[in-house]
Amino acid sequence: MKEHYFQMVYDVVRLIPPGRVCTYGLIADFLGLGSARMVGWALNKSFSYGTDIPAHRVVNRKGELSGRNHFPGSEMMQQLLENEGIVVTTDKVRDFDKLLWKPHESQNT
DNA sequence: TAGTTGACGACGG
DNA sequence: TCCGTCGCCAACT
Repeated sequence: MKEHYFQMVYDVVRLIPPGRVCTYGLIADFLGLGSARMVGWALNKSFSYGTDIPAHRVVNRKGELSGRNHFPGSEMMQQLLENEGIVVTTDKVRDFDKLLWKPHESQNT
């Protein structure tokens, strides 16, 4: 059953616990996509598949909310993150290094 | 069918 | 250390 390539991305994104964030490259590497752009591109269509996907928890490698431009509201992404306890400053996640969640953690115990 | 796009990442200057 | 360029790889037009 070859679900859409994005489905794999969405599945990983849904695994991201509240209050934590993940990066495109990390997900891409975890899925073996090899291209972080694929992840971002997949999330772009995530809205078409449903808002069930916490795409706001996915940021770029620098911890910047690079995808907020594609959200219904420019502040929507930040609001969602702050709602989960994540501090966002200048469109960037504070303590990003500490809030960074890795897909393989979901497999680890 | 072929070309361009795209929410990024890594490397070079 | 910061800015710019090239590469990924599948979907959309």
